[in-house]
Amino acid sequence: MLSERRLQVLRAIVQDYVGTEEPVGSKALTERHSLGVSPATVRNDMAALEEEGFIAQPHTSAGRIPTDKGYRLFVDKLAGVKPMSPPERRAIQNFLEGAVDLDDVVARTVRLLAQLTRQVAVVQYPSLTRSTVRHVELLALAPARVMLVLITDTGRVEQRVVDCPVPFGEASLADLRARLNSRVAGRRFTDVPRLVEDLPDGFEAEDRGTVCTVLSTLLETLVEENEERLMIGGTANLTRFAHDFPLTIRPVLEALEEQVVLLKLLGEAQDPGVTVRIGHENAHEGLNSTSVVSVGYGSGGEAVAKLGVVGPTRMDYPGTMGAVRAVARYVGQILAES
Amino acid sequence: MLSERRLQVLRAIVQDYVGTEEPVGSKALTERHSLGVSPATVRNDMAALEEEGFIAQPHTSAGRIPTDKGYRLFVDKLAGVKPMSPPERRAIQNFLEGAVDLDDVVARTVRLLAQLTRQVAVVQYPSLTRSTVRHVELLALAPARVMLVLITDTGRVEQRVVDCPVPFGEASLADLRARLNSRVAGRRFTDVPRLVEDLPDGFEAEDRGTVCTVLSTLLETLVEENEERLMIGGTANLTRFAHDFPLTIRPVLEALEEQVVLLKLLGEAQDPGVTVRIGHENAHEGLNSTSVVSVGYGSGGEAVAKLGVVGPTRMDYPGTMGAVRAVARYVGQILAES
DNA sequence: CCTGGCACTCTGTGTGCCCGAGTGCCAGAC
DNA sequence: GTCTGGCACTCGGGCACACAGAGTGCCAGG
Repeated sequence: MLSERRLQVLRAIVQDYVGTEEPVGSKALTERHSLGVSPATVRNDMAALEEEGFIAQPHTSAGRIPTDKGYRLFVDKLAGVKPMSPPERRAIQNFLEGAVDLDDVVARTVRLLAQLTRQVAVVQYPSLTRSTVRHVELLALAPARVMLVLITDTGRVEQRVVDCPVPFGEASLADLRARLNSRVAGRRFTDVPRLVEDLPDGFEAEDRGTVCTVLSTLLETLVEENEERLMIGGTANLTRFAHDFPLTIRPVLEALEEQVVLLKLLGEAQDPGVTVRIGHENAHEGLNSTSVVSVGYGSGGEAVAKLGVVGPTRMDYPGTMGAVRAVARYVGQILAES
Repeated sequence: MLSERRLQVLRAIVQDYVGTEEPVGSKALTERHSLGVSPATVRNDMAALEEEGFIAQPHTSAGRIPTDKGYRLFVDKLAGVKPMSPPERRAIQNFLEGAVDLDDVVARTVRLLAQLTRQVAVVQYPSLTRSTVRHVELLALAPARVMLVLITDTGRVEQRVVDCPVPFGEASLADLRARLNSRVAGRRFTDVPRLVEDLPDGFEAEDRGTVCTVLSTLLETLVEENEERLMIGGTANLTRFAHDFPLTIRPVLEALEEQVVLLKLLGEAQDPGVTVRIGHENAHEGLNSTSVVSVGYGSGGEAVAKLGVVGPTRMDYPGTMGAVRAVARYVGQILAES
């Protein structure tokens, strides 16, 4: 196993590289960190670290930079999560408290995260399937056309227009609305299919078709792939390191536009705490030179969605993880209040 | 005034420059366009065009590139709007028709526009103030807490949580809901303030405070600055010309993140047709090297919002204008149907 | 096991050079 | 008067070259 000092050398390399964005050499290391040994010794340690695959040289006779594996070790063993300072916490809370609705909460969260971490922020809307139903509203738009509005406890609102097979009376509509709400209000979305299963039975034969249509639209809204939404922001931060890779930034922007990719990315994080995926650990190719720091957030104990940031593998992991965790915590509070 | 041939020379310069992305010289011009005159003659014309400020040289002894003023003349006088081909029209329609709700319509529109024009697309949500009310829903979340849900004819849904000064009974709530809807349903949002003015009068004294609170929240939702939302996409297209300006792309991304800036940008376009703002015509500094092509769209005759694209001044204006116009037309149709 | 010294290997930068594209201008042709 | 061909001039881009600087690996000695 690696000796204690070698781990310190690795930590120093990561910190310096993150700070300077330049390969770090043995001499600079001993100058900037009091390791108590000479550059030559550090060189030996570096050779060992390179042997093990934690660091690499961009080319002969340049300094070393950490590999994905090096960052992984750093994140897992060498660095903690840097907690936010009290003033920062207050700033977060103030910023989020002014939000008027869910869209606003999400928009503010994205802006906040992007600003705090100076990276690209991604926030998923609370998942329908992990929320509970607050209310289902049915509105007659036309004799044979109904609008279905779904409201969750997290403040999310979904609407669908349903074309009915036959005209549907206002009385039947009110009836359906009442029965539907009495069954599903306050219940979890995952239970809804079971709860409404036999609902059509209580209706006249002529209305039954319409009821089924409405219900199947309701159920469709809950299909996993369709129901997820997210918001991203802070893409301008990508240009901060565009000097190295004007051509690395493009696949990242492309990946960010593919909501599916992002959702999968966030979804992979199962850990209750902050999850970090580094470089090639990300399945998507365009994100091979980036790291994703994500965490679940929720109004109560359970996570209803995820949020996180996407940045270069060369990022300030402790600070980023701290910011992500803190923001998730406060968003959860805000959601619980409303 | 400029002779007919000089205008043709300008048109040729714009077309070639847009195609090749390189300054265009007199010789290349005569080869690629049958102007019927020699390079020397073209040189004289170019000198005149430069004198007038329509074209410029990046440096002595390079070809010419159009100035903002040159593009302006090109757009106004020398080029039309290129209509979409029938297959393209069908593709647009098919793509938009699968949308399930307004968010989906907007998201698809952004994707479509970005893809068609290969530029950054911006789509504004239908403005509340230019829509009509379909329904106002009130839900009791707690004895003294009400959720207000606002649904427009364009499918937009806004929600707000209202904290009441005193507990509000379910009966009063139903009463308020009924009276509110009977007054505002089907009416334009701009008329709402007037229509609900004397509504509190019809209530018991103890409920009047709550009614006022609810109404003022309703009116706040309509305040111009807050009620506008938009979605952008296709930012990856910015990297297509990042080789010239890895440093021009940053202010553009920054400008795109400032919703306020974008809204102002779109708002400036008052023209009923497609509006083009070129380079320095854009008030925002970060967008000085970009052009904005925008147009209003709406479900009926009147525009309820704007959409458009942002790209380099060196863009295919006829094609872009054609795409923007066509998309706006189909989005209007889709909105009218739902 | 650590250290100082030494030879070696790269990259980045700056210089000088040449080539080519493109221009402006002028004298002559239509 | 307008167009054309010719000519001298200018400037940027590409290439070869040399050089300095940073960093390494290795080895012998403490």
